[in-house]
Amino acid sequence: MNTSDELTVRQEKLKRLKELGVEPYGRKFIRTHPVKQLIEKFDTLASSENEVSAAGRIMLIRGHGKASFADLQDETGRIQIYVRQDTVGEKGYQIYKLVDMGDFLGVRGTPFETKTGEKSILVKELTVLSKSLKPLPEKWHGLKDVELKYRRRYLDLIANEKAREVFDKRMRIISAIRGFLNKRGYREVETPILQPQAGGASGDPFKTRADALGMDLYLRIAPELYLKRLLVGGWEKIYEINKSFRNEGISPRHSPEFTMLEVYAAYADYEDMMRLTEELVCEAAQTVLGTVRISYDGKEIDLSPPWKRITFGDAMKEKFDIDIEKEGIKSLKEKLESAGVKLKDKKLSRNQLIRLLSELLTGELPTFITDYPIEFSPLAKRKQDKPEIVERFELFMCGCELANAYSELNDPQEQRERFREQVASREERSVDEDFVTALEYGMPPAAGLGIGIDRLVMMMTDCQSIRDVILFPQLKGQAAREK
RNA sequence: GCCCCCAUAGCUCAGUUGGAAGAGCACCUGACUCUUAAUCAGGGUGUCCCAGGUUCGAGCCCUGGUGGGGGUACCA
Repeated sequence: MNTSDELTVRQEKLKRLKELGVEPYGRKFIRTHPVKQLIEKFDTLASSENEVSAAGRIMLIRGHGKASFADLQDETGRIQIYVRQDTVGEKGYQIYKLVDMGDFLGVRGTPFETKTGEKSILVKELTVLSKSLKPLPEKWHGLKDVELKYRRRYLDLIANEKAREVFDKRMRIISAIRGFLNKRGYREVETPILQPQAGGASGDPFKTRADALGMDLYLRIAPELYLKRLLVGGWEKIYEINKSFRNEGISPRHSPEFTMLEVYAAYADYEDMMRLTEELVCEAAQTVLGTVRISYDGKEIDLSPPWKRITFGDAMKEKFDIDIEKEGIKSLKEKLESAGVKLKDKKLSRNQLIRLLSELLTGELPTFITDYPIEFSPLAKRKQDKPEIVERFELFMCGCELANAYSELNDPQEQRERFREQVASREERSVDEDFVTALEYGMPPAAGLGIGIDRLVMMMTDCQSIRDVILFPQLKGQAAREK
């Protein structure tokens, strides 16, 4: 071997392993313990002098001539292995010397403690399980390049413990949410991702084509209208943890493909959903983080309920000194414009309001903003005493919209009218008649809640970008950096 | 869509006024049977993102592009 080109060197080592009669890509390997357990039960295992076996990826090698230390990492942790020529034999050591960082190795041996007290395995036999042909990221700076982290998440997971923790927490948060809802008698359902008509939210859908049906389909932007059909069908407490898709701008808070929780409860209203949200988020935090006091972006946030509630009207009064109930949304627009807010096409988008409101609420999180003007909420029920206001809330935390809920509109005639008003302003949309038909059979009064799971995970893992909590975020031109 | 920033070795990064491409880790050679980012001696392995341009000379300046990040717009 006279080259220092790492790829060539590793190919050469692969060849030499084969020449030694070693299959470099092994098979089933029986482990007595995952690494974490070996460490936990170490004293018992070491005193019984029983042999143990473990498997994992070699992360560090410290050679000493005819002996060597290495760190073996599996899903649960790392343990040091000690390989000596006089223990594994000359051929065994020859094989070991062809092992690189990144290779998967199975080892059998006895647990022992080194002079310095490190729990280790004295290897008696080693098995090459997979030869790695490419060098891993740098051993203590890890992988920093964000593009590589996203494109090759596996490298991020191998090299960065923080990444492993974030995704571990993500999965446990989702599992805690399921547990919370199942315990309360909610049933988990699945509704179509491919929909003939994308409804239940605003936002542009992705379009696709079903050849067998000879029709265009859309990837759902929300599961809402199908979940409500199930309320019509008689189920009273349902939820779906769903991927939804929006063909819109990508940002640290927006992914074209994102995970959402939608929950529906018959005979309930949006106030019930506020309590449910508080309980659900706190239980997830308590289960996964062991506390309801979280830290995000340098700020300490206490999630203990009850959370602050402020009506949209009061928030507007506070911020812009306008009584929206008396003066209406038109004069709100005028006031905002004169306050320097730019309105595109003279329209006030819900999004602009969200931003204005989240600015207003900085430092007072988490907060429910409640009772929105009907203009922004075509699927929500009016307040009994205020027909221009709907029973709706949105949850904000750290300037981020985390949840959205309302008492569901279940009057089919009003729903058809409100759809028509909406459709009038967006020519590409049409009224979902099939959904209105369902309402005509009768949907019980109900409340619905949507929670952005990715964003919730961001809050609980102190991540500033949604891409950091999605294993494989969408990126452009995937072939561009391939070699 | 628009605006700003970034791209140098496998990885993390430095690179002065436009004048011979660098460091640490990784890797290779040698030594070493209790190391912890092992150590010691030696070795630089490169499409400076791509394509043009300016210049005697470009990693550096200019134009266009690609990819990434941030902001903004859109997101009932």
